[in-house]
Amino acid sequence: MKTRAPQKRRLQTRARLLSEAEKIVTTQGYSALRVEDVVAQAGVAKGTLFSHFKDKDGLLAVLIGARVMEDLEQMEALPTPRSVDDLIQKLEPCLSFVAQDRVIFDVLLRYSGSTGSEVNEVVTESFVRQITLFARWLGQMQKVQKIRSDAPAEVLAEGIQAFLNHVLALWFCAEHANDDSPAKALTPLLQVWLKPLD
Amino acid sequence: MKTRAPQKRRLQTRARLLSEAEKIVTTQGYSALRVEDVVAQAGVAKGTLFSHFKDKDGLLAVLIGARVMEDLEQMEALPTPRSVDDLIQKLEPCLSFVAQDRVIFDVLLRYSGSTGSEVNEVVTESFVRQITLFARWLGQMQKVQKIRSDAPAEVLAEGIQAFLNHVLALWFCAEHANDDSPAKALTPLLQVWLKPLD
DNA sequence: AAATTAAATTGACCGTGGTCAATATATCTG
DNA sequence: CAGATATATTGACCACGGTCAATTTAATTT
Repeated sequence: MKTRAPQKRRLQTRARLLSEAEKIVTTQGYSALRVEDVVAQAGVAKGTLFSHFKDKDGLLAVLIGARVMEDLEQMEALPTPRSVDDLIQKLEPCLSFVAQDRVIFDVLLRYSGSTGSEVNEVVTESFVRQITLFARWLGQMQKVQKIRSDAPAEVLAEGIQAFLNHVLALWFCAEHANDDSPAKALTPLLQVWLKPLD
Repeated sequence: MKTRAPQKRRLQTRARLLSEAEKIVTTQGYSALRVEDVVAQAGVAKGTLFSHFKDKDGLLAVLIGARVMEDLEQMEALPTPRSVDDLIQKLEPCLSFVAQDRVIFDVLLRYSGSTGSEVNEVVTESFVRQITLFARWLGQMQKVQKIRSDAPAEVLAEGIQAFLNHVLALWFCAEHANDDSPAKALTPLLQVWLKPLD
C-alpha cells in the first residue's frame, strides 16, 4: 500500500480550516458552527473539509479536544485534592466548559470510549489523559485515607467520568432551570462513591 | 386562553402516524426511520407529523418510551434482587434493548432528565418509574444487608442510571468490538457502588 | 521536458429534517 | 343556516450535512 506523506499545501489547508472554525466557535459558540461558513471563510470547497475530517463532528472533536487539553494542563499542575469537595472544585472548570453547550457534550460522549488504540484524535488522547490524571489523584488520596481503598483507583476514576456525564445529561435536560450548576448535583454522588469505609 | 379538546380526526391521524412508524421500526430498526416514509405510509403531509410531534426525536421518544414501559412492567413483576449480580441480570433486558441501536440511547439520554414536571411524554414517565423501581429494590436490599446502607436508596438508584448510561456510551464508542456486552462492564462498577460497608 | 502516477481540491448534486403561509375542515354563535 | 372562529392539514420551500466523479496541482519516472 502506497501512502506518501501529506504535502504542505494540505497541511496549510487543514490549518486554515481549523483556524477559521475556531474563529467562528469563539465568536458564535460551538452550536452555531456551519460547515458552509467554515469553508467559505477558509476559501475552499465543501468537499475539501470532508476530506480532512470524517464529518462535522470530527472537526468539532479536534477543536474541543484541544480545548479540553488546555483544561487538563491546568489541572495537572494542581496539587492532589485534599478532599472530595476539593476534588469537585478542581473538576469545575472542565465541567462548566462542557455545560456551556450541548454539542460539546454530544461530541465528547461520542468519542469518550475510544481507548486510544489507533485513532489519532485529540479527543481520544484527552480522554486517556483525563482518566490517568483522575487515577493518579485518587491513588494518592487513597494513600492518605481520604477516600475508600477497597477498589482500584482506575475503577474509581471511571466512576467519576460516569458521574460527570450523568450530571451533565441532567443539566441539559433541565434546560438550566432546576439546578444552579452541574457541580452541585455532583457532590452527593461523589461523596457516596468515594466515601471511606470507616 | 382558549383551548378546545382535540377533535377525533386529529387523534386518528396521530394514531396512524404512530402505528406506521412502529411498523417501520420493527421491520427496519429505529435508525432506519425516515420522516418521509412515515407520512407517506400514513397518507398525510409532512407538516402534519411536525404538528403532532416536536421533531423526529419526539416521535421516536413516544415509541421508545412505550417500549421501555413494557420492560419495566416485566421488571416490576420480578422479586427484589438477591444480590448485585442478580440485580444486573434483571437489568439486562433493558440494557440490551438500548444497546441495540444508538438512536435509542441518544433519545433516552436527551429526555432522561425531565423530572416529570409537566411534559406529558411517555419517556419522562418511564424515567420516574424506573428510578422509583430501583429505589424500591435498593431500599429492600438495604434492609437485608445486601448492600450499603450509608446512603439513601434514591441516591444509589441515581447512580445506577449513571452507570447504565456510562457502559452504554462505552459500548457505542467501541463499535461492539471490545467488550462482549454492556452488562459485563457494569459488574465491577456496581459491585463497588453498592458494596456493603460491613 | 514530456509522460505517468498520485494527492488534493472542486462544486454540482442529493437526502433528510424541519418551517410556515395558505387552505380545508370542523365547531360555535346569533 | 350563514357567517365567524378555532383547529387540522397541506406541500412547496429552505437549511444544512455529506457524496463523488471530474479536474487541477504536485511529485516521480523515463
